[in-house]
Amino acid sequence: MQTQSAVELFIRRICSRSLLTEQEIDALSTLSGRMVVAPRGDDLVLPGHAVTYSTLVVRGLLARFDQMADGKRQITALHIPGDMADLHSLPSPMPAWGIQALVPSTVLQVPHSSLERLLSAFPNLTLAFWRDTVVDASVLAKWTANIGRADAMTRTAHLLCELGVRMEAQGLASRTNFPVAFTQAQLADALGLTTVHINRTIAALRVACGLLIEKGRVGIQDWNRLASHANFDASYLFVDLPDSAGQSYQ
Amino acid sequence: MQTQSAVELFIRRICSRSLLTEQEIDALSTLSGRMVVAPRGDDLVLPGHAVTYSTLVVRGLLARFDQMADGKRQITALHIPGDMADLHSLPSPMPAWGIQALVPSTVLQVPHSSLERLLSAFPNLTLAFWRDTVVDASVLAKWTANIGRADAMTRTAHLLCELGVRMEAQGLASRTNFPVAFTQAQLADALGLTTVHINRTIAALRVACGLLIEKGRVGIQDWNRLASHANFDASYLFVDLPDSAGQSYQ
DNA sequence: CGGCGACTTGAGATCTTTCAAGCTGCGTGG
DNA sequence: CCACGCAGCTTGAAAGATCTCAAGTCGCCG
Repeated sequence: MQTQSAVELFIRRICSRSLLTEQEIDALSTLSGRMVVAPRGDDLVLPGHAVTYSTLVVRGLLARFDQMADGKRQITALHIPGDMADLHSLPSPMPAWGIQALVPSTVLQVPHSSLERLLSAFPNLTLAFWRDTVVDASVLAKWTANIGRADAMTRTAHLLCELGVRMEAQGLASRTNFPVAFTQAQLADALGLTTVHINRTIAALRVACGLLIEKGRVGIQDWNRLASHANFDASYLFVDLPDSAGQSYQ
Repeated sequence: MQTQSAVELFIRRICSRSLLTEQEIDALSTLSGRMVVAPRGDDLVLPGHAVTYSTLVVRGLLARFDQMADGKRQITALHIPGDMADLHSLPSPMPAWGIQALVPSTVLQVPHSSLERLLSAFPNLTLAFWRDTVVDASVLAKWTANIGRADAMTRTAHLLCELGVRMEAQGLASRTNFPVAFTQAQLADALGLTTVHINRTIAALRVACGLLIEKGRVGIQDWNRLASHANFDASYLFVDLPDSAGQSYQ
């Protein structure tokens, strides 16, 4: 995937939630930056280090994470192509978290200076960007609720539903079959569980809902069962999918 | 506490992270809205219901929460006087979460229309507001990490450290002794634990760090021990306290 | 005085982790 | 072409953390 199409995906995301003028869209589409190829496991942003750019995912899968004193990690957000992983850093350039490539990835590091120029020329875009980070926070709140109050199976099912719907909304795949090549250890870090337990949970979901994770793809045979196991209601994602409203995913 | 002083607290918060002109500050200080007194347990915003105002805490303690299908709640954020509990709802007026008064509280419901007028007159304020919600997201990410990866004692200690520092930063109390009248059940909802377990954890922290929660106040005898038990590093809160940098809280 | 909400305590059940070992597939170097 | 090593996955069994259920205490308010 090229710069061009990643920026277009990003624009599509923004436009799905904010009404932009043609000039604003044109201005957005001129965005560019340094293209960086990151191997699996590469830390693209370190916690507590100021950044001067925001990271647009072009290809692969990124994670925002927090690190405990004993080295354990908790992933707090996943980012797929078209996501700006840290638009946050534009208003607040000293992140408390880090960003890591979970799989071999390509990102576009868009300088804050370009973004600032854009926002001063088109103030309305500030609101659109802000809105994007608010949706990000909505997802984060849902994660908190799931990790805090749902058991391993529900939690895992929920994350997979979320990823599926987001992949589909971004036009990258179908929600029942999408390419995401994370390891079980990474999944464990996202769900606040251990590798061993994730392994058993996935095995249980395979039996219950025909879940298949292999060769870097997630396949879901019985979507409805998975979604109902997860108590999944997509409204917190604020995506509009072509065929239906959020409710129907339950 | 009056409207006046709550708005002033809010302005102080904003100014601690964004450089505002005198005009902008003057404009902010004209903010007003409907003053509402909420009894303990009152839901001020319901999940999935659009709102036309943002909620400024004047007195008391609010919680943002998410509700599970079986009725269990997870609190995802706490808000003390001077906090705007859902500035988020300005760019995105349909929240996926609710807001509840954990103790008898007073809030000022500031109409989105006033805020929008303000932002179009002073576009720079948009960035300042955005920044405020980004800090909110930083706190949320830290909660996710704690709930996902820290045990009950660490988690509880961390939340109390956070609250203390925030109260102190807001000028409402000292971090070692502050008025917060939540129940153990509410604390449990914030930490993803059960009431019974919170009870035992608090008892353990009382022994370990001289923690005292009673009569609506939290008292901490040995702050350093509590903070080190929590692995607490205040930098994610983006507050600057008079005497010292974030590190010293560890 | 009675009742209610919040707090406390005990004991057993359940979920999740830990530790340990073995398996599998794949890339690399001999 | 094969052997090796490594990373990721799988499985078992015991330990540990947390939850559930149940009962009882405490303090406040009507």
